[in-house]
Amino acid sequence: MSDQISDRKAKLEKIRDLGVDPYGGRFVGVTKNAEIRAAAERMEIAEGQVLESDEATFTAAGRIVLYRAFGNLIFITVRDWTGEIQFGLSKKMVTEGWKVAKLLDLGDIVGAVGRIGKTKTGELTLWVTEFRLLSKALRPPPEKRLGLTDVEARYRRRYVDLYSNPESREVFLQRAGIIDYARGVLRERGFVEVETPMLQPIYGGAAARPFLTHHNTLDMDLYLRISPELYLKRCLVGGLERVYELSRCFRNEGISPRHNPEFTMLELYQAYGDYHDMMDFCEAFIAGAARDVMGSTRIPVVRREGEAPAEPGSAGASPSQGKVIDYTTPWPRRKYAELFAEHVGIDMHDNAAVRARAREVCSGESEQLRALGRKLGTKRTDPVPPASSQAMADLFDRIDAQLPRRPRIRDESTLDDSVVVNELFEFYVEPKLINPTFVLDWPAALCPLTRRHPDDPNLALRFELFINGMEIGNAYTELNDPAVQRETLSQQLRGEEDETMAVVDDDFVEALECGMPPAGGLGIGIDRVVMLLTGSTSIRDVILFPLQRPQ
RNA sequence: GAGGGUGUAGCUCAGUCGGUAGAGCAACGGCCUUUUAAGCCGUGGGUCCAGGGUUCGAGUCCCUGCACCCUCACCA
Repeated sequence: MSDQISDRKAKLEKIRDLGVDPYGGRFVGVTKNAEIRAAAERMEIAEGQVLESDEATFTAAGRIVLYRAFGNLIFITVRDWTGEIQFGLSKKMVTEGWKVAKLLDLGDIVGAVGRIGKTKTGELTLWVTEFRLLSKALRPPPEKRLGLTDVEARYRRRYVDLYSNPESREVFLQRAGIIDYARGVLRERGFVEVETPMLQPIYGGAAARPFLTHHNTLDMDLYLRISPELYLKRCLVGGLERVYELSRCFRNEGISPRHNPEFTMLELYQAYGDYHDMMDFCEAFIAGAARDVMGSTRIPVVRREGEAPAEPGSAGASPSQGKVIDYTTPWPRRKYAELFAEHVGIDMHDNAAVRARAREVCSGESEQLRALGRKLGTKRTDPVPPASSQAMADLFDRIDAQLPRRPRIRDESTLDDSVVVNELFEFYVEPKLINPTFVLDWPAALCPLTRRHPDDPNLALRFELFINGMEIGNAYTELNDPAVQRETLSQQLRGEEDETMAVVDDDFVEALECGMPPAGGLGIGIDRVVMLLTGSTSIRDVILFPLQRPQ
């Protein structure tokens, strides 16, 4: 191992030789650093003064982040989860703990009792009378100014990230605050929290590929849930009229800055309501959390310096790069068909026009150029004259960078009408929805669990909430007609076969046959809400231990 | 799954044309009772991601692999 670790182990033994347990024990009466600072604020301490009163005596604890020793005087900056405070140790005052104090290292966890005062330079200081080592750190902390910046190290050794990067710790405390806030809003509205199976014999409630596992004793395959929806609706049938579940779902899909295989979903169901109630909740929760947890209803997309992904205008730049999102309510409520007409320029019900546009967008000359550019770009080391190869590759890279992104449709003729419509919607409309926007009344074929629109059976009473071009929530006026439900669950959309469960959940339909009250239901991706409110650009920055390949 | 990028001391990073492996912080020894990233003097510390190849000589060039980041695809 490294010399630094052996140096610290040697100090550990010296500390033991002094009769001190380097791993501390119970340490009572600790006041948080931020509270000590606040209390000191009210006491009006003069520079150079040390207060003698009982009210000025505090017990504090935390990790050593800075250590400055001068012969017989030591200044230590100690960090807890509320902030930092400076300890001042004088050899005259700290007789017992002095030898231990001289053996401290950055990263050690210490506690002290002392009186607050201010140094000549005006720095608030806890002048220590009793000192204790609470835990010796054998491994050194990262660079004291910069902390841990290597992204991989921050995810793999999150504990180091958390103690060395206060802004990272702050994000997770804010995450907890946001989740608390959601529970508060739900409690006010009379919802109760329930827990339904994560291990499901039949998965459903969303379109996604599941994780498969196996129970040995019952010798049966089980899926990790992709959604709790079908169980929460069973709760509605049973008379639990307002339920929610706030926990993990699992989807066996790709990993990206916006996707983690396990993520936290909030789902709620409100009997006798519809999707308008769910819109009200979205506003109350997210705008309320922005205001009350984050302290502002206007929040930048990227809050931390230096985390902006690449140069503006590049393919990777978010359309909302550098922008501020305004959470002020009420949020716009726009019809899907209106937005489609506005941004695509054609009527979504005009199948011929929709398919013509899809073909146009997918098979233009520019697409061929793009493909050619890619091909050449990957063959720069081929035995082609280097100058021309490089020049061609650069040319096509430039062309490539200037082309707009394309929808993923390859052959529209194999896809259902509504799937083509939605591909175009995702391509043209979604990236434009930066400020919170409810998109209402989706093509019914995309929504097997949703009640049909009373005025148009081709539409479903569904909305999705978009913020920063990202889907945040999905809500329905729930379908409670068991006959219609059985029918829609049996249908498979061409183009979405992979994501659709081949087996109908008969027990779920049987539950509906017992009578499910009309209801509104909503699912919200909590990690994404936390991303937005904390200005994080990657979902991994709001998940404590994101999935990584073992190393 | 495809393309691009990154990988050097505990941490943050340099390393030119292929020619003895560098800095700051951290560490170790010393001085120091008011520092604020303390300062000053001195010292130690490397599987340059891994494995091959080219070369008199590779951190640097080539190939393969691994991990991570970004983009695309799948998805929320």
